[in-house]
Amino acid sequence: MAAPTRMSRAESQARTRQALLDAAGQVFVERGLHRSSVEAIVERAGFTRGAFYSNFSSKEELFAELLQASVYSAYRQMAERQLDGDEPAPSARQSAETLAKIQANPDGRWMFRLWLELLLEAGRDEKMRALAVEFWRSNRELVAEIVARRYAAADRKPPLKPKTLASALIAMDIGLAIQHYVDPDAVPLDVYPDVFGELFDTL
Amino acid sequence: MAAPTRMSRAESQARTRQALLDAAGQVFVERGLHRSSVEAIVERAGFTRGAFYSNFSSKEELFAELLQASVYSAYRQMAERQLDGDEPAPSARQSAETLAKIQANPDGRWMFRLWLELLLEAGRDEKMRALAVEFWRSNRELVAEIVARRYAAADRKPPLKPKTLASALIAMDIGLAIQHYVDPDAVPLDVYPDVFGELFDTL
DNA sequence: GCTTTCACATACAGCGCCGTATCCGGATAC
DNA sequence: GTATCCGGATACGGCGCTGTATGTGAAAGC
Repeated sequence: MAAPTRMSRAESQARTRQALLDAAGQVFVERGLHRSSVEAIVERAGFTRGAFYSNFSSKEELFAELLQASVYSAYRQMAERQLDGDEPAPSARQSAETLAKIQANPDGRWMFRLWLELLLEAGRDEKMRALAVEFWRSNRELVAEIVARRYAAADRKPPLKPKTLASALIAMDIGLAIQHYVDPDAVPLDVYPDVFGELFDTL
Repeated sequence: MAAPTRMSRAESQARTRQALLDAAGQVFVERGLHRSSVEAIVERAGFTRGAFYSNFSSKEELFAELLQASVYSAYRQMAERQLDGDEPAPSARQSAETLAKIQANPDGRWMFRLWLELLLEAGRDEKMRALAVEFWRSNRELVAEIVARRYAAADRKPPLKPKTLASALIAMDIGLAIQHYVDPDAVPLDVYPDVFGELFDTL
């Protein structure tokens, strides 16, 4: 065993919790949120249902935490890195290449699946909707800020409100990602730079 | 009873089938595909499980038929109406108003939900994926055709392949619809014409 | 070092749903 | 009019999962 056999209670529980979160991520991606039973999750993690119920109150709660901890934070980190960096804002075409890479990346793909699950859930469950709303709000603001800076740097006036442009940029990302998800051959990832470059760089 | 008490077997069965499809649509929208039990569907339709299993072999089969019969045909009809009409292709801004109207329409909204359910399922089930692929392929072709005609009419060369432009147009529709679905206040429907007009009409 | 605590395991009771096997009554065939 | 057919109802066995109640051994408190 690489792990020390002696652990404080807090450490031990933290490990269990994380193991459950990891296992849940895998199972959710494989089977989907609803087909995933608590049993399947704990089995994957090597525990029993007892461990689950002493760490989470329900599958939905775990799902929410998983999204907030893994998926959202990953997205945000990426976006903030771009915003905080002092380097000039990249062109739309360049940004599109980054977005395409996320979709190409296996991690990006499973996050995308979980994100879809959330989307569906958001239509019915208030907590999930709140989570989704919060995420998109901050995302839009971030992108709007980048857009605003770009226009300021070029000393030009944006043709639409930065927030609207942000919605459009995000929409294009989502829309292409979904089409690629369904039919990778018909909508390959290399349309990303072309579309973004042609549509947004001319503005 | 408005309905005649005498019906041929075929008629009677067709009614049952349709009643089950209608009921299923309602239940799917309310609870989601996976939370909807066969029992709930037949109960809503006023039948028992016996009726279900003598008309469909599984919930998934019914779902597929529901999508093909109701959702897809509705979308396609709309698109074809636009293509077949001899009137000149409308501007992107004008088309966007139509798209926004679909999202505003209650029928459009529940179709959108079912469409999301399919999307998720398409990631795991081959039959569902085939259904989704087929739908998007024909949709893209339709849009690409409209785009090509527009450019031909204006005697100009499209800046990207019509098929790529079609992907972009569809992507924008999907992306805005999803954002509006999650957070109608932050992304209202009236961004549709602005965004489409600004981005696509200039090309 | 003895007691207390608590994370996790085990045991239990039960629900909801599935899919099939069988039955029934009215439509069809002749 | 009688025999047949079959769409839908009823009955059955059973599985998978849930959530709680209880047990246990190892860390924490003193």
